[in-house]
Amino acid sequence: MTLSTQPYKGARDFYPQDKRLQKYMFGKWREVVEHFGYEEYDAPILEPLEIYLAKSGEEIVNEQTYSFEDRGGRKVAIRPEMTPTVSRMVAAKRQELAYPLRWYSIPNLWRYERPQKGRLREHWQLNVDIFGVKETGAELEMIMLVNEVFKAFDAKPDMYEIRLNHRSLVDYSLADYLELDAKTRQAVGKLIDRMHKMSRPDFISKVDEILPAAQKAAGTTEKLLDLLDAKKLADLPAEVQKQPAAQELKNLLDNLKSLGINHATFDVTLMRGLDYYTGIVFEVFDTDPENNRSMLGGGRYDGLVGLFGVAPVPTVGFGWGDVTLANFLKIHHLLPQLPAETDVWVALVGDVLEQSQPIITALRHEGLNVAVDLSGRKLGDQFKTADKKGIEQVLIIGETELQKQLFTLKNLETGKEKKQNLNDVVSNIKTHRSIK
RNA sequence: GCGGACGUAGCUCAGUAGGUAGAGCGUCGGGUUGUGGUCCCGAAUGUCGUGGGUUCGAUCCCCAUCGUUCGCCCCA
Repeated sequence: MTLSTQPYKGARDFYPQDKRLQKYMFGKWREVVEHFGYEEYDAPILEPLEIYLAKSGEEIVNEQTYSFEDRGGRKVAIRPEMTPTVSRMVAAKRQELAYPLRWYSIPNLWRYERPQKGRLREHWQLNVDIFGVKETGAELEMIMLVNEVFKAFDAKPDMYEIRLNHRSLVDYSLADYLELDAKTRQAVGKLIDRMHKMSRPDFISKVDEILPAAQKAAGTTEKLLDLLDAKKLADLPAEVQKQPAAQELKNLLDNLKSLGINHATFDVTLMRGLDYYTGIVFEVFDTDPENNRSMLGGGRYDGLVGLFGVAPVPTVGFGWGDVTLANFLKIHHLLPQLPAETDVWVALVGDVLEQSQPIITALRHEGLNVAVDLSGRKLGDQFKTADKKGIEQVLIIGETELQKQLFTLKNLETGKEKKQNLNDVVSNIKTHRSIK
């Protein structure tokens, strides 16, 4: 039987070129998030299955989680998301941690489902959470942070759109304003979540299917449509606008505006699937029609830490997947030319490896990344190899160089080369590196 | 879990109205001795995804299966 060279379904191999892109993305993520004072943490990739059962939503756990039983009969899951894990960690040290707590992580997550565009079985996700702040200053900081990350990738404000909603506002609208019972609320909520995927008549007929006859007769459908047509908070019915949740949203949007973040808007249809959100929720969408999907999402979940048997801790957080970020960067031409990790390729002429080692070592001690062509092939072939690897600088060492202690440093891009002493070699490579 | 499309050299793909296949790119070699990327010349490579069926004969038709991909469901 021949073994397949393909990676496991829905998962990716990261060849150095791919890993380089990942390192670039993660590097920006870390940089910006740490500028906001967030600290990195990590945790096991395996968790007891139960921690996902409580609040993630039934179907997610039952059908979309990699889970198994270990040899001791324990039910184990490969983590499909980070939020329960970080909540567990905070709960475990609830008393001794210093709040507000700002934590982030870039875990590798797995979900068992059919792969599709922008959604694989495996992905990496930036998770940023702030614990211990019940005021909307936490939400404000999160959205500013997200916006700064986009800036760090050179994205312009018209490339993405920040949409906000509030769970309590949704709950009030559906339960009190429209007077829907719990079951109908859930069905209507799911329908709203995907209303932009269908035509209006379709949506209306689906709503009519869900609503109890009495309510349909009482004009609830029209009332709902009217509500969903609100493009801004001021369009909402007066009694909905009076809700504290609406005020919270208004304040947040005003604050964002005064900070120059104008592409954040209220979106009454924004639902987010997870059951654990309790307050403001937000998502960021790519404005490119080719990639019109949610890139990241999050919100307030004040109840999750408390599930672990301690007093609740107010929390705001979001997750941002690497696949969706990469798609965004690609479609907006924001992917930079990423240089090779290696600064210089050493091409040897003749049997001079041993004599060259002190020089190579000296370069490394100078902080340079140096790879040696050990093949003994013709110089031209050694150049080809360096070129193929994307390494621009080649240092040629042969008998003549060793005798005179003058080395030939060649730039493969310009084709220029020059004999120089070791100090100049070092400074030239460093200068060249810093230009990139 | 459901539906559509696709699966031919390392890659992108063409092709055979059923008689075991090709182009570009890439790879390798050469264009003399320590200089690549351009150019020129030459070469190698495929059980035509896998298994079965129809047929004298299948890469081409049929079925199944696996994989890729797009969408649905769901969305962390």
